[in-house]
Amino acid sequence: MQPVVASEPDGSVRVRGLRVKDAERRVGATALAGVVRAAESDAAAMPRWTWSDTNRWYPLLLAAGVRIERAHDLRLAHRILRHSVPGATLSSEQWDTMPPAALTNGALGAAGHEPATLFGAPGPIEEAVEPDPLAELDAQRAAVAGSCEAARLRLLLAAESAGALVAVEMYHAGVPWRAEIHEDILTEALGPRPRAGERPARLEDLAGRIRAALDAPAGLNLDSPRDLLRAMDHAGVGARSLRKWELERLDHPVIEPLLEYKSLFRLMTANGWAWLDAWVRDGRLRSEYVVGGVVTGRWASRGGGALQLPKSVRRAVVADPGWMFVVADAAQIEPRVLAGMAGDEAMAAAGRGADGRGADLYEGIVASGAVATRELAKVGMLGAMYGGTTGSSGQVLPRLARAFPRSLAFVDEAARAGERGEVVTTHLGRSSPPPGASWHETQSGAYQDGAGEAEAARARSSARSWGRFTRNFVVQGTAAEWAMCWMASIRRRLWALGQVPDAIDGQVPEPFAARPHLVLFLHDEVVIHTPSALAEVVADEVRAAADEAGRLLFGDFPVKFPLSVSVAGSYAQVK
DNA sequence: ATCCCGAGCGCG
DNA sequence: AAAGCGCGCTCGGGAT
Repeated sequence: MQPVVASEPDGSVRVRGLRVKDAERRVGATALAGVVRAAESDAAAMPRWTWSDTNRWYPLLLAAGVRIERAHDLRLAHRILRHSVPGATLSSEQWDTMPPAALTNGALGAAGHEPATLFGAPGPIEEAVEPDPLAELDAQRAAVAGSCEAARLRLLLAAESAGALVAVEMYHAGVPWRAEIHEDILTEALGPRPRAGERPARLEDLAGRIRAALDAPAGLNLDSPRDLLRAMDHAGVGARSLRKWELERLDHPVIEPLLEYKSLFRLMTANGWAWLDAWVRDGRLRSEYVVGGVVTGRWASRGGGALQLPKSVRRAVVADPGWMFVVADAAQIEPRVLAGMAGDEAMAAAGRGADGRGADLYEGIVASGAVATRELAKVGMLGAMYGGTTGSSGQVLPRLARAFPRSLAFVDEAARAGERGEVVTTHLGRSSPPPGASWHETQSGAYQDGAGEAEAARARSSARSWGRFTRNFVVQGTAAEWAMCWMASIRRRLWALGQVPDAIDGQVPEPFAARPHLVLFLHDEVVIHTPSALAEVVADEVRAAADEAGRLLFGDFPVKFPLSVSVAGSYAQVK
């Protein structure tokens, strides 16, 4: 059954489609959790909860101790169907004018983007008048049914909605984070925590060495790129910018302390004491995931930067006593999904290995005789998928094109389509945005009267640039689809493993208190927090989920998705 | 005082 | 060793 949940202007909740078709119930907002819990525990029901926005509804259920198995997120589905080319494109003025409160992802944290410490505990979510979810669902069903790729779109919408559940659950659970270890890392690197407005001791030392090497006055502000560059110019360093890779090539006494300073400055500003104060509470990092936050369908993060955790602080990610992490990393997803999309038997074989269960794809390319070294195979494939043309990447492309013509032709065709201003689509049906008005103006500018070589060059450049975007879109977007299917499968398998925790008198049951659950996701890698006794079983399930995701996307096509899986007490111990 | 943008770094 | 995709985040500095 597919119950549809909607809020009413009086603050009550209307649930339609429970048990008998068209039957509806009205409950108070607090009673909703009980209704959902009852339906979830009915084995025959298999409800797919359908609502405007998972971020709006699911946190309330989790807070009441209710975890659900399936959902349909109308907001996310609408955004996919609105532009999908294989989907009979959805048009809905009503949904497009939905109030921002219901359309944005800001419902999770205490106050949108604000650190939780500023305003204390999460408050009530603002009520917003929604358009009728049932009408929207009907429109979406019709759009999918009328599509030439209905099965793939259904899978995409299911995976995106499952992803929305995972994202809210990961926020709910938080990442186990030992603040005292993080502080040790900072003190070792920077010195003791400075008072407000002061620089840590290590940075102060380095600043002194830098000024001495430049023969600069004590007033030189190192954090002002313009002033620093001017001082370096005066000292004859010969730097054109302050980019790390450019500085590394120069030979001057200032380079070593300057690179050290930049690295430590970054640690302090991006993941220093302020970050710790803002995003870590009660032993958990809470960073919000934005499902579909990237045009390609990848996730983004907001607040805390869970997708950008630098390796230097991962030592602070430590499992609870009696618990472990299972960390799984999918090897070379992008060339593998490319092989699947392109139907490239040779590329699939390169990633299968001797036992047929999956092995390093770049080594497989070397073994095929196409290129001489793993490094060349890697930069060559990255160049093919990103549109690189220069250096060793460009040099091996012809050899890769001979050995793997289907894969290389597939990304080239996506690039040419982008250069023509056309839309491209992922394996499951997410379409790229069309280029904007200024792009078209640049293109037509090359043919206007009086247009010279400069206009033509600019048009070529922007066409190629958009081609690199569409070339990468099909690969990155399909990799994101594989990853969402993987996580949806992991999520379902982990729940099936766990035992229902005993309810403690007077306390809300915590759904993940005794069960393995996802806590981190980084595009091609997952971290699961699990009771230690279940770690090996969890590792097996994660591998099985990767196989399942491969079958969901590519059926019997023999492309493999091997993982490297570790069991560890700390995230930093992996690999 | 506030918003916006480019530079830069680190993540995949 | 480094130029080609996608992000978040912080800073300085200019515009408002």
